[in-house]
Amino acid sequence: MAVFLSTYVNKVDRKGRVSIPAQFRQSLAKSSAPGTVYLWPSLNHQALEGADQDYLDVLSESLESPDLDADEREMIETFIFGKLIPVQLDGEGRIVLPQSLADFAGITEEASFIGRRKTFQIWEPKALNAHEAALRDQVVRKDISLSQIIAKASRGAAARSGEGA
Amino acid sequence: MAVFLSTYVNKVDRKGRVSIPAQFRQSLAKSSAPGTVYLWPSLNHQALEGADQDYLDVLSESLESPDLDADEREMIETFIFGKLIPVQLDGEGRIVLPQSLADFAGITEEASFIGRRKTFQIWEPKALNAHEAALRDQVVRKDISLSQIIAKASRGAAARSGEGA
DNA sequence: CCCCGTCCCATGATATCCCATGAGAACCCA
DNA sequence: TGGGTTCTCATGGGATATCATGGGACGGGG
Repeated sequence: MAVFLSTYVNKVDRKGRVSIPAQFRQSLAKSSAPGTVYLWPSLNHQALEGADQDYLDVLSESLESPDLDADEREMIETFIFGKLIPVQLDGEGRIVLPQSLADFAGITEEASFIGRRKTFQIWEPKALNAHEAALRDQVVRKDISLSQIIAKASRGAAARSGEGA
Repeated sequence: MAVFLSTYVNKVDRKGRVSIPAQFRQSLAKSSAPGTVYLWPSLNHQALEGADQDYLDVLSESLESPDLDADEREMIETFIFGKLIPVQLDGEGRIVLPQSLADFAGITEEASFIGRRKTFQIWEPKALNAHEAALRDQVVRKDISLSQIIAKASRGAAARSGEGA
């Protein structure tokens, strides 16, 4: 499945077009619908979410799971699949940002693409900066480090495999 | 997995290129993506972190762990995967330091590579010296020693295996 | 008939590739 | 052990390809 990394800031031209970062395009190229990205408004931020066909397939399958509450399923179906817009890349690797989505995220002149592994987000650049600043405060305040997180996760994994035995 | 040791200081040329120390390259050669290093800004220092594909895979897996809370996950996805830049080695074993990362670490003329086992860091040389001096002070003040650390760790391991039984 | 969206081409900036060079380290042979 | 030779490695510069971005042309739908 496609992996999206790094942050890129690209311009939105007067036609509403914006280049998908070349790195993202390379990831998309491996998906089952290389020329299409799916966009929807983020549930948690004033930003857009993007993904490829394969990710949506997985999400779609998850919805079949009996472990989900009815209202969780309802929410996803309404706010993700209900808002999803498939967008085609043009010959130069650009998309036209749908007006409704651009408005939702407050995007006008520029758009920040930020990779989040299996998906990516599109932000109005200043909004993204503000969001990151807020997060960084938390990192400092809680004194979080990478190795800590890995240790925590692997400790949990070990405990679970221990229980299972 | 690759192991990075020792410290090297290399020059950054006017194109922003810098040689990866040959020793590090040999370690990278064993990873599943020998020609690629992943760089990101350190969470805790004005320095860059670097690792190989395999390390990132482990980190990525950790993110799937149910032991992490939502905001920890959000943080990692934003500050690690969102900032992660995959960089290709050229034929001579150099990389181009992305401008944003060089700025973050204050690197201009020279870069210090310091091995940290599974990852390495890249510092502006003077900043690294200052950082090391500060650390050394702590060692003296807290009277830390190697044998102490090893003893402490093995005591902990014994306790944990005791619990499990 | 006009407007909007799509396609195609042009352009400058940037990154990538390829070759050259010199210093230093390792090696080998006497 | 000393001297010379060979290799590796860091570093530099020029040529080439890629990418983001802008504008015009074309065509379908209202």
